[in-house]
Amino acid sequence: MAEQPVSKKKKRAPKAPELLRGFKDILPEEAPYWQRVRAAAGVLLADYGYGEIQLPILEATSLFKRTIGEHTDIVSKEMFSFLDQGGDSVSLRPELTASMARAYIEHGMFNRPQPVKLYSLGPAFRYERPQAGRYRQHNQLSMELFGNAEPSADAEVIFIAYLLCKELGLDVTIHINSLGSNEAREEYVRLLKEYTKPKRSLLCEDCKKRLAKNPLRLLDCKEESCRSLFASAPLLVDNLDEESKKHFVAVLEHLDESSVPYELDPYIVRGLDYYNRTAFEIVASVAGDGGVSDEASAHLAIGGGGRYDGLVETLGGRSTSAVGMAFGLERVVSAFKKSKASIGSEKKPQVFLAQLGEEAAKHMFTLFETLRSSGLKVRANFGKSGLKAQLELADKLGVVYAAILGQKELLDGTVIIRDMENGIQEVVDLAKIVDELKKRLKRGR
RNA sequence: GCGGCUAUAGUUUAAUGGCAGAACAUCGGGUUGUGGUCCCGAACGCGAGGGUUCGAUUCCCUCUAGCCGCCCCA
Repeated sequence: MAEQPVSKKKKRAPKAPELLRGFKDILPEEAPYWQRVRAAAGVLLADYGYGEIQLPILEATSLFKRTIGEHTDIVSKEMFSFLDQGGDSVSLRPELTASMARAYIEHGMFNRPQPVKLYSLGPAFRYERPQAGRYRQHNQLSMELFGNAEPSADAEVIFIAYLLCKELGLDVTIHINSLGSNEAREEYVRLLKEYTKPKRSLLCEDCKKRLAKNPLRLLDCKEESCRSLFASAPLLVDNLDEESKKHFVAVLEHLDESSVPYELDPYIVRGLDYYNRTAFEIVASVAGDGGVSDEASAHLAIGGGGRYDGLVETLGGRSTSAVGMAFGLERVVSAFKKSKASIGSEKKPQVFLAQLGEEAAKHMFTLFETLRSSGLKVRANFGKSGLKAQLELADKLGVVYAAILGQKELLDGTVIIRDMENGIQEVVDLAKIVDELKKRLKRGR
């Protein structure tokens, strides 16, 4: 074997592994915000009768092709798909609703009392270019209501989503539209194409593509020239079938009654094929710095959803009406962080346990557990030996009291309680440490 | 997939075609068992590759990544 020449410089370390593009770690500093959001969602959804369902991250690719639509961007170019060792095409889920419907059918949930209300929380994957509020792995909170065709079901989902936002201190508006029945929508697309074709040469490049691929998106173009072109175009809402129109009006009436702030937005078109009738987005107005350029961030949708009456049948289940929505949790958490509700969410530890000498150190685990199980928020560093270093740490943690157990105290069966604010120390009976600490903490409050 | 901007320590950053400096954070010390201030010390950095050059962290190119916009979406 050839000797590697020993360079006088230290040999270059192999490059440290890095996060995959568009992926991210959530560090302990950020985790509490996630915990708050998850906890709030869990309580609220349980209160409204939604049961949690935990779904796999990997599914058959065909599940998404059949539901979301083979020709949608999500399926055709954004899925993490691969062949497994058995040669089957599998995909990391790009969203949760398809799996929900799959589970509903697979576990015979149509035999349960309807509606069946489910929620699920977990990662979804899309191979996209990362951007603000967009990751290749993002977490969704998805809630679905199966087996109820009534407008009240649409409104219920929206209402609960709104409640969660409110609880998290988010300032949101529901942007809502109706896509009508599939037939009415097809008819409308024909109408829109007819309207657009004579003006084709005036369209921007993107719109030319949209005309062929996804005409509903034409109306959503940001180009000024296209906007004015479509200002007088026919709108989907004006071309709804009678049933859908009635349904839509009823949904809005429900929202009015429950004081959910909404805006009619005829331009909402969902990128997933399975939607019909109600489609909505939850838009958070992020409290910016008051600048004029906030508009982009102010319009970031933190969630979206709608009705998908055909989905279950598409997958081979019996005809089941359904409605649901999903939050993008990264976006929710980011908005939550800036909201007033998140302030003061972290609780500081109350007591630091310091030890001196080997004998005392051996008592630390038990003593720590005694304090912890009595409900005190305790911190300690079991490994540090110097009292100075330990108190320094206590100070950084911002505890109210330090409890110091040294060789001498151990022999006497006592412990020192030090008020970290003024440095006053008292020697108390070790057996009464919990009561003594609680007494002082109460007094301080 | 397309476009704009950016890349120096864990973080925020400075300077420079000739040994990269600071602040905060981290770790250790300022004799025996007492924190916040102060003092001393240590470890840690030019995203990767190529080119120009006697010499590149600096100039050029490519790549990669990040931010932002488009597309699309949560």
